[in-house]
Amino acid sequence: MNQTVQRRAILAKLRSLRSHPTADELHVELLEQLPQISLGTVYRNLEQLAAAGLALRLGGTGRQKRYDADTAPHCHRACPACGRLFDLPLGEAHAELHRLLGELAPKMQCESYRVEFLGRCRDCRPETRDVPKKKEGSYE
Amino acid sequence: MNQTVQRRAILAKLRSLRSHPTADELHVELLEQLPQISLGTVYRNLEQLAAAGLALRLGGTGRQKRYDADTAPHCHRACPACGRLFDLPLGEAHAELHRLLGELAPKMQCESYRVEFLGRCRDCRPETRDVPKKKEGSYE
DNA sequence: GTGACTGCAAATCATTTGCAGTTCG
DNA sequence: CGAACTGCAAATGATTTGCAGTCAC
Repeated sequence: MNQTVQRRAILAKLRSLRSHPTADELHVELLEQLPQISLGTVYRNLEQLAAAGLALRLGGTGRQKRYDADTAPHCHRACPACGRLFDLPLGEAHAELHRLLGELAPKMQCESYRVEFLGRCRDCRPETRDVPKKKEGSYE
Repeated sequence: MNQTVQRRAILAKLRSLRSHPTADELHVELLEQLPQISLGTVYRNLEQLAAAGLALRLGGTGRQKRYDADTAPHCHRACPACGRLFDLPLGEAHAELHRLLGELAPKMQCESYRVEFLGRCRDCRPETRDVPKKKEGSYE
């Protein structure tokens, strides 16, 4: 895999974004730095980065695929309303869960696993008075 | 939601298939009984059945969405080679895993969750001499 | 009778691919 | 130099949608 300006920018941008962007969201972002970069190039590179294990291609609920540069095991919230994905900090349960899953996977000849929780993100949730928006430790 | 011949047939067929079919796989199957049924009708009904909680629409690895009439919590194997989905019988670990996940979900305001293990299915796995094809209890 | 549903065909949207020119190693 | 890569535009493929006729209740 050669080094190119585009490829470097794509991976860097994907890493800098916490949003699990779709290919075209990423493309829009990249246009700021590389006004010539094409959507096709973004797709091609994401595919290669995924193949090289530098990014994950996530199926999700929505129409478009989403990409994540964080390849360590972690869970996502999939919002059925807006289709976006969010990282879920599971706290203590996290370790327990991933220990269990990491044990199970090889037993059935699987390389990895994905866990997705379905529920509206804060933006799409009807306002709840007793759950302040920015409360620390809340799950997105 | 009205009763129609098509809707009944779609749900019945989806339930009878163990394969988590795509919309068009299901359509092909249905053509045997209902030679006139259209792919659009299959899509529209699957969408409604999913909305009604009678079926799950699964993202998966591949291009197409897959549908599952088994709405009880269970894990899938997603084969990266052929794109198919398979139920995974997790045995004892199953209970433990779902207890944990079922506990976690409400804590972060999620209605449900999905677990997907990534690994080649038997058809796509290079032949392994010491793992007979039809061995009972093997994980697809 | 009226709203929900169907088949059909056209439209939409995400993703992939062919091509000719360019860049990396 | 040769292979890998890029931008562009066209092609593909899955899913959705508009429409006019039909069916469920």
